[in-house]
Amino acid sequence: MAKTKTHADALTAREVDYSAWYNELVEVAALAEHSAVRGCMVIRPYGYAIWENIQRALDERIKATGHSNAYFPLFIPKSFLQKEANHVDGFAMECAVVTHSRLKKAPDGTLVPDPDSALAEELIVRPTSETIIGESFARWVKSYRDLPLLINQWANVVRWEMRTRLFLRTMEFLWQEGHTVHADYEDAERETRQMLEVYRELAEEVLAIPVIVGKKTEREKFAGAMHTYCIEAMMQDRKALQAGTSHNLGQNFARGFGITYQSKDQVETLAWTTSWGVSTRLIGGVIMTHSDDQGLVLPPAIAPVHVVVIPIRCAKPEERAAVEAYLAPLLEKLKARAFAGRAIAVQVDWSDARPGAKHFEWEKRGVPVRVEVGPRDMEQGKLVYALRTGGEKTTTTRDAFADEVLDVLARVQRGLLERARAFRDEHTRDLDDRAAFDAFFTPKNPEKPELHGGFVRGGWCGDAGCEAAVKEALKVTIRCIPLDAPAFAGACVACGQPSAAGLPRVVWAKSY
RNA sequence: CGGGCGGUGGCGCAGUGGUAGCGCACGCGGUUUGGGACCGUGAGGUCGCGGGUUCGAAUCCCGCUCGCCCGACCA
Repeated sequence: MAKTKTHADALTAREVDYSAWYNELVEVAALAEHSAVRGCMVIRPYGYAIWENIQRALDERIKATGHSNAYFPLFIPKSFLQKEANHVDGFAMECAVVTHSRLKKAPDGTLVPDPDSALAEELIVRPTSETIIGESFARWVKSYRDLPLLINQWANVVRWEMRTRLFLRTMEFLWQEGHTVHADYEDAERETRQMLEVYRELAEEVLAIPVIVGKKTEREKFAGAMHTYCIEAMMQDRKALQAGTSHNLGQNFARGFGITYQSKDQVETLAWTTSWGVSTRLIGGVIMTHSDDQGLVLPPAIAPVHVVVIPIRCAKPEERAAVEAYLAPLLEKLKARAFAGRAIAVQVDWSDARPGAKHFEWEKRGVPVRVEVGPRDMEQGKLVYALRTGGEKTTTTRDAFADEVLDVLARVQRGLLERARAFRDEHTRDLDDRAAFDAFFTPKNPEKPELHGGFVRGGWCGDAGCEAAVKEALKVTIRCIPLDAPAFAGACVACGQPSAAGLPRVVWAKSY
C-alpha cells in the first residue's frame, strides 16, 4: 500500500490550521465529543482515564499537604452570590439559573415549567463554590483551634460561556477547588503559595508542561480575591494557557459569610480564606503542549496505556496461543512494576487488523511505547519496541524489557518536559521598545495569526489603563508577574514610562 | 451575544425541484499480516429540527438548533 494514500482520519497539520488540528485530534484520539447540549462535552473513556490519572496524582498531593476532601451542593442560593460584591460582578454574566422545580404538560402537549412551582429563591448552578462553602465554614469555624481548615472538593461547575472548545473552555467542566480558612494573612498567604507550588509540580513533573509561576495583575485576578497567583504555559501555537490558579481571598469572603473565630486571647476575629483550582482544561494543555501532526502524545505519568503490544501474527488460534504463551511472563513482570506511582499499563492489540494499521491507531492515541512481537522475535527470545516520541526501533530481549521500560518511560517523561521548555524559551523574548513589541505580536500573515508571537518579557509601568490599551491594540495581555524574577529598572514596554518600582519584567502574551 | 460559513450513513464528502450516492470505516467468507492489505458479498440514512411553497423538497422560503471562524467575555 502506497504511503501517500490519504486517510479520512489523517489530521490537518498544525501549520495549516492549528485549531482544526486540535479539534480533529480530540476526535481521532477518542478523548471527547460534543454533546447534544451546546458547549458541553462528553468525555470519552480514554479521555476520562487521562483525567483520572491527573486526579490521582493531584489528589495525593492535596492530601499530603493536609487537606481533606468534602462535597458541597451543586446549587447555590442566589442571595449567597451577592454577599461579595466583586465576586457577583465577576460571575453574574455567566450563571445558569434554576427557577422552577417541576414541569407540566402545556395544552399542546409540550413540557413547560409549572408556573406554580416557581422557586421562592432562585438557585444558581455553581460557577465556583466560595459562597456555598463559605456559609458552611462560618458554622464550622468557632475557635482558633479549628484553624487552619483545609478542604478540597472534586466537582463539576457551570459557566455560561459564549464560545467553547473541548477541554479548553466548556460550559460545564470538571475540576477540584480547594477552600481553606486561616487565622491570619500570613498563614493564608503561605497556603496560597504552597498550593501554587503543588500545581507547578503537577504541571512540570506529571504533565511535563513547563510553567511560569506568577501573580495576576489587578485586571486579571479572580473576582473577589485579594490577589491571584497562577501557572502559565505556552502552547504550540505560542499562546498562553492559564493552567492553574491559587487565590488569597483576604477577608472578603470571611466578611461576607461571617467566618470568624475566637482567638487565643478571646477576641472574636475575622478569618482569612483561600481557594485554588485546576480543571479538565489541563487535558487541553497536555494536548497542545506535546502532540504532533500524527496525533496525541502523552506523558507516561498520565497515559492510560503505557505500552501497547502488537503481535505481528495472531489471526489463527495457534498463532495467538503462541504469542500469548510468549507474552505471559512479560505481562506478569510489567504488571509488578510501577511508573509514577501506577502499575505499568499494558494492552495487547489482538484485533485482526494488520500491524501497520495498529501502529497508526495507537500512535493517534499517544501511547508512549509500542512493542512488536513477531515470529522472528519469538524464536530468539526478543522483541522490538519504538517510542511515540520518535527515534529508531530498538531490539531487546523479552526478559530485559520489563526492567528497561521503566528507564524508557522516565526518559520519555523528562524528554517531553525538556522539549516543551526549549520550545517555550525559543519563543520568548526580552523586549524593551514598543516597535519591537508590536512587530512581535503583529501577525505577518493575518490569514493564520495563531502561529506568530509568543511570550514577551517586558517592563510594565503598573497602570491598568496601559495594560488595557495593549489588549485593545494587540489582544495581548499581561499573563503574570513572575514570582522568581529580579526587579526590572527599565521602562514599560507599552508606554515608555518607568517600570513600576520593584516589579520584574512581566509576561505579555496572547492567551486562551 | 453580534458578524460570516456550515450540518446528507460512524468519519470525510458529491448531489440546485422528480423520491439519495461515493471513499474510508463496519458485518460475513476467503487469501493475507514486521508501518494504514486484497477479492467477493452484505448491512447501515426520518438528508440537524419545525413550519411553508409545490403535483412533488436533501435541493426554494421562514424560524429554530448545533458546529466552525472572527469579535466582545472568560478556567
